[in-house]
Amino acid sequence: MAKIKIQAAPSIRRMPSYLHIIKQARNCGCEYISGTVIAEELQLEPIQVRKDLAITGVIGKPKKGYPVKDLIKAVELFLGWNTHKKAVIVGAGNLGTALCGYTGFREHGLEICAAFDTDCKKIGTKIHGIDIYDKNDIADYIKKCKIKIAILTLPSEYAQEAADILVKSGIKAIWNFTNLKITVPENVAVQKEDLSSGYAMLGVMINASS
Amino acid sequence: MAKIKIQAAPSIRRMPSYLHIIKQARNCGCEYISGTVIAEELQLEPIQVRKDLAITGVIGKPKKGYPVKDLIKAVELFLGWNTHKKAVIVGAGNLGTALCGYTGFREHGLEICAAFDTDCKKIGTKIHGIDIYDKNDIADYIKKCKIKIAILTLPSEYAQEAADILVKSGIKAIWNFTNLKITVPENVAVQKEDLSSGYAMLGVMINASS
DNA sequence: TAGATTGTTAATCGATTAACAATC
DNA sequence: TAGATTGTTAATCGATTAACAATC
Repeated sequence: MAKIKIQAAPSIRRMPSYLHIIKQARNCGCEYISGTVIAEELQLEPIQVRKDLAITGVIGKPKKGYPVKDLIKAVELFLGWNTHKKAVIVGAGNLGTALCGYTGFREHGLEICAAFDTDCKKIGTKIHGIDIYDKNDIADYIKKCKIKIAILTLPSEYAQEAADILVKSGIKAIWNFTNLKITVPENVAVQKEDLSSGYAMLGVMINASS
Repeated sequence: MAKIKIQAAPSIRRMPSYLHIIKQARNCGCEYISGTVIAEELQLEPIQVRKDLAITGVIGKPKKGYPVKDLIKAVELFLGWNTHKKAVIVGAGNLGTALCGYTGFREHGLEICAAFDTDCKKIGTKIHGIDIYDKNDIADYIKKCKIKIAILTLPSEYAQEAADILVKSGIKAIWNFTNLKITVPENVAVQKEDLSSGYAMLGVMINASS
């Protein structure tokens, strides 16, 4: 299998905000929504919205815009948000706990089935209704429940070690919230989420404005 | 004041990972570190590391690399991580709580002074040692303590309303964790952090790999 | 019809990568 | 000296923006 290389990442990243607006339109009973309207709402250029939406394959109608229902379906299909997916949380610390409590993922097809930790005090308890198990049992659990997605929220120093176990157990996608780059086989997708890079942007902006 | 428009955002976003590596080198007693070594560690191209580091103004030595101590100072200066900054958390829910407990910011100059919420049960208590106050008192607090940074972790529907109050109270930078784009005056910096865009990337990668 | 909006093709812009002389 | 590494200049690549014909 070829290395997963995603084209048009900036466009993909904008999709959720489009989806949000389009769903609002649907809830207002609109049948069509124009790229112009979406752009205005998000303070973007209309041409950028049109280019992005073209990726999903939906055909708009001149003068009216895009058919709302079709567009929602197409964006969700494109993002894979229409299919049910099971995930585990690896590391039930601050961030892991917060993600367990975040209900937004479920609306987009992601079910968090379990969390794993090394802390005896946490093991056996629940956070936000999600069971916390012993991290040593993670391989068995992933195999048994055929989990394909893991959310890495443990201390960075254990990230690679955990990733190796996850991959060996059959995980195909890792959402990496640690600040280390992990090494995985070609056929495993990794999405790195990096708070410190956002904080860096904030810092530079503050520098620039003062 | 001109609209804050940041050049070279991708370079800025990579700086924290460089800094991490460089600090490791310092802790190992290295006096110099080459762009080649940093690149290898992060699986980047050496030329990209050199170009990025050039932004900070540090001059490297052919054959040796960059002076570690100077480089750390320069990157921290560039990111504004060398100066002490005070911030408040607006919305002590899941994410707000997680950020209160995250100690990493303090190392980079950010002190979270207080959190604000509307929930009577939370007001008056502490999370991770940080006081939670009534959201109605936020304007007074910001003015009194001369806070310039606010971290927005409340439900999206209150984001704009809160932002307006923050700006009026003197906040100059907002780290926006809601999924709405907020509108602020030109001289206020906003850094939007968007989990759903990362989740979108993950979804597309999973689609692509199966 | 007139006019708003789409989708295509071309132009611009910025970021990444390549090539290579300078240098310690 | 030889060779690794820097920093500069140029080339490539991809994303954004502009222009405009097509169309409902």
